[in-house]
Amino acid sequence: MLAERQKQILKAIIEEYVVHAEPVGSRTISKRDDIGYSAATVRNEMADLEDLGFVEQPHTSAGRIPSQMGYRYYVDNLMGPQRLERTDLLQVRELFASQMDAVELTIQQTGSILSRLTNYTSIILGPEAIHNKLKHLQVIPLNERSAVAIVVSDNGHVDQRRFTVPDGVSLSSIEKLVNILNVKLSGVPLVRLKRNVYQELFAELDRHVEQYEFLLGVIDQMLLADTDDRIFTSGTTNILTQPEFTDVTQVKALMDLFEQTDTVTKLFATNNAGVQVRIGEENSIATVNNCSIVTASFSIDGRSLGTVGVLGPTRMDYNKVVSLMQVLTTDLSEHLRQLYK
Amino acid sequence: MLAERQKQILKAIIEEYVVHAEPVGSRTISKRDDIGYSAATVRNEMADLEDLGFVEQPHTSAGRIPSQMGYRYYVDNLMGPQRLERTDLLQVRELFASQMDAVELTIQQTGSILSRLTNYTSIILGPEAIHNKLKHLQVIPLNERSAVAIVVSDNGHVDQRRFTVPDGVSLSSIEKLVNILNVKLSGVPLVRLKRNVYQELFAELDRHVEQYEFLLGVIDQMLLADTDDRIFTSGTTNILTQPEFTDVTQVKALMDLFEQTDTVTKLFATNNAGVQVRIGEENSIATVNNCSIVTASFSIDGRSLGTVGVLGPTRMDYNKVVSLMQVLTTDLSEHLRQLYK
DNA sequence: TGTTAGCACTCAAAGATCATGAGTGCTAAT
DNA sequence: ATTAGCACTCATGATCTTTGAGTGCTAACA
Repeated sequence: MLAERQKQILKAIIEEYVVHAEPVGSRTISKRDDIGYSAATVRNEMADLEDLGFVEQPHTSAGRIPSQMGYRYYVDNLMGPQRLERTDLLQVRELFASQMDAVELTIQQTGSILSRLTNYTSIILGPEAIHNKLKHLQVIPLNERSAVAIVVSDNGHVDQRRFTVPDGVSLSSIEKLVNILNVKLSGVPLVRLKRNVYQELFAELDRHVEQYEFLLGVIDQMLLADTDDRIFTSGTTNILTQPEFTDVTQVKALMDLFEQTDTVTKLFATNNAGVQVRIGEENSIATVNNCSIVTASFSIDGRSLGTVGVLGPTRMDYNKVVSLMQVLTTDLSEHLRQLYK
Repeated sequence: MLAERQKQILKAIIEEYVVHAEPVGSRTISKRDDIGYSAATVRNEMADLEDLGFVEQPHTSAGRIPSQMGYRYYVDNLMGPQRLERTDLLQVRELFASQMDAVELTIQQTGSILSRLTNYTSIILGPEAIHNKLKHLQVIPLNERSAVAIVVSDNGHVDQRRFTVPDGVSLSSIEKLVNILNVKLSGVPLVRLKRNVYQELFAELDRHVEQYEFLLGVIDQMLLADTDDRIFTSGTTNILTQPEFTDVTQVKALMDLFEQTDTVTKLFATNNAGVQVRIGEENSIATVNNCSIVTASFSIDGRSLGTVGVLGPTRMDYNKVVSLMQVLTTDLSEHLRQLYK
């Protein structure tokens, strides 16, 4: 347990370092309005804090910088429920006040505002198609040999895929198939589609329709490809303005990371309710060991829909990011609830 | 007009510099197999080439680097019709041999292979929706208040947009409207849609359907938003491996550039047939004044469909890029022709 | 006359040396 | 318990030196 004065000083160190990105010395701390002690006293406390592992010294004659443990303590115990700047809050409210119909658009703009207000990179994992149910299926022929299959799910998400009609399959038989599927499968979760067909409709389809497998194959591929569309990034270049990323090779590693969908999913996925902070090496992937990731999931009626995330340097304005995320996920959940209604 | 030996030496300088990215000295040139002159002779010629403006000297005791004018001369006169590496050609052929139905997918993969083979960044401006014609229009209601509008064009491109049904508009009237539009407007170029409605269908719609304007508005917005979807970038981080981009601020400027759709369009758009090379300051935008851009448009029956582009440092392997682009656009055009058939 | 060997000269880049000052740890006074 | 004072440390930036790749010029050569 830290003494009150130690807490004060640790808090001050972190807040200074977050702003200036340079080791902070005892004099700097001593001069702050919220600290009433001399530099010497602060120095003593700082030495203690270092022994305890909350701060580090890059070299003997430099100031202190927070350690990962220090940040962790700050996030868990010291961080006050700071108010958001009024202008920031206003922007968020304005965003959701403007009528946005498309789920995709809402999510994209949420990401955009998040990265703009924090100056970090934001990533949003959209709703998983897994939960969606079939609303409508449609096949539109383009010419004798090719057609477009369109799957609309109950949340308004639209998937499409062009395909070539194999020889020996007539357009009319496709039409018949689509009709049957629409009637029988409306409301069925997309992931169950194929199974349902084989379990319940096998006999009927076999009797009426020739070669229905290939169309099911097309639909199946659509749903598979869909997971890629779940990731929305914004403000990718923001990290480039952070002083800790002057090294181009590191930047490249990070940029490449963003393009690997599976890694991104692994990094940002969370099923916890509430805001979660992962600091430095608490992240499993080495590339982001000098980064912190703040995530929060948004949901409707307890059902998680996706995750909002911010990636920045370990020296992050946790206070601001966390409060912003709280507001944002609450508002986003509410907004989506209205849309899905 | 350059003397034969001068051409030889200029060519050698450029080819060395493209590989090693460092000023090349007379001895290096002299030791090449295709040069049979001593370093001293080469030095004399280099001095002449410098006077003529084809090469530059960073400082007195350094080797020479090609000037923009030098590159230009190389591209226009010196560059031989080099064969593509067999493995590269193989990859291209393989790409198009695999059955790809979706136009979007084809284009994306073309970009991906282009950036992989060149190690530069590739950008593709997809077919402009402008030319597309309406194939099918569909509105699928999700619940009492919202619905999805889907526009399928004759090339298989699908646009979608979710919208809220205003009060006082019934679903049945929307259905009626969609039916009329489908019958009357099939085959009409998308850009003409709205005009056609007002010119030809005004009377009929006015008689049968209440409040059709809002749906037309929805469709209009879809088509507007569509221009954004035309741009496919790939290998954005490739430029980070180039030694000329160690400066993070420059990298950021470039990255930000990629996100401005209008600038990208301006930079890469070309209606010329064939491969076009823009070197350094020949590009209108300052951010890319130390870059070169190679573009080529792909087309069907002379109608231009879009542009393939590569962005790299001025020190670019023009020979390789140009030959690759030639093959790629030819094959892509052919492939699309089969798809559109 | 065109080509090449030789040599003095130039200058960026990398290493070595030095001064500066921010910041510490310790001790002694308050 | 707190703080003023002081000697000590060490990264940073400035200045100087060395090194070597490369040039330009001149004179010799084919």
